[in-house]
Amino acid sequence: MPEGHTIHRYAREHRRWLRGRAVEVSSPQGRFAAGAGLLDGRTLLAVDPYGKHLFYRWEGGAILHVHLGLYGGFRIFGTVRGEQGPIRGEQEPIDAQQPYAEVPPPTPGTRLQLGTSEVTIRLAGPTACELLDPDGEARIRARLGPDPLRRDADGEAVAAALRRRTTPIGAALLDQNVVAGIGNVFRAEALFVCGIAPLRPANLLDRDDFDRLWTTIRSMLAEGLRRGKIVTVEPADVGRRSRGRLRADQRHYVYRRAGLPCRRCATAVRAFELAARTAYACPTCQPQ
DNA sequence: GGGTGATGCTGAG
DNA sequence: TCAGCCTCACCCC
Repeated sequence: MPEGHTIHRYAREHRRWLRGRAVEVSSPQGRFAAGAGLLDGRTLLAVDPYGKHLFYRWEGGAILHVHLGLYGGFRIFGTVRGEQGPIRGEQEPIDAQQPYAEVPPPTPGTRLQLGTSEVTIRLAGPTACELLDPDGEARIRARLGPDPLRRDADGEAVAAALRRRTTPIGAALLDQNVVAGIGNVFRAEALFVCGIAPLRPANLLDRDDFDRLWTTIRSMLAEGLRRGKIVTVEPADVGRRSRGRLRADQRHYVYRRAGLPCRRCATAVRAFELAARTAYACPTCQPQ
């Protein structure tokens, strides 16, 4: 379930468990067998997330590039505090796991497996899992806008890119050239919180609109990274006091809530196609 | 247990 | 613009 916050979270975990270690690398599925063979036994030096991309830097200069696409995901299993346990990458803190009898065999779709004496990390369903040279990485990074989760993210570059575009802001936000790491959920939720209609042309956002939007995007992604999931609804806007975890449809203002009442004004949330994905908006709270 | 949709992107036409 | 990629969680029966 990868938007940028998920990628940064994976990077943080993989860094924690693999950096500085000699890693057993394999491809149970076989589709990355050659690359895995080349990396097997090497020491991992760094894991760099950028937007929705992950770059793993290995001893000897090899770069492993992973892009999860729509379906891809990592799972992590391992021995923590002396117990075998599944380590769910996304939801829980990595060291708060249930005891587990043994690491299960890889699923048939496991493209990549990274192992140490402590953990087994598995990747399935990625769009990209490939070795790159520095030029290859540079080509990818050249087509990515600023990543709001990086401390050095250049908001002015994003503002300038939006001023040059007459396409709807809801399309521009999904364009990884403009800003890297936003997906369909954050598009819907950030525009709602800022009261901006997805169809408004990007170049018609005024300075206030942009500043609010950029601040919202940065804080939403940071909160997603911190919590390990996307929860955008403020407690005051949740209908009833809910104890424990929120269901998926309780975590968002408009995303996947077509036809349901807006949490702020009760107008029915509208859904429509924008940039080949379903966009969601409240026609009252997000006037054109 | 089967069907379906999903937080993404590419390349052909 | 749209099919294709590729896996899995979730819904419904």
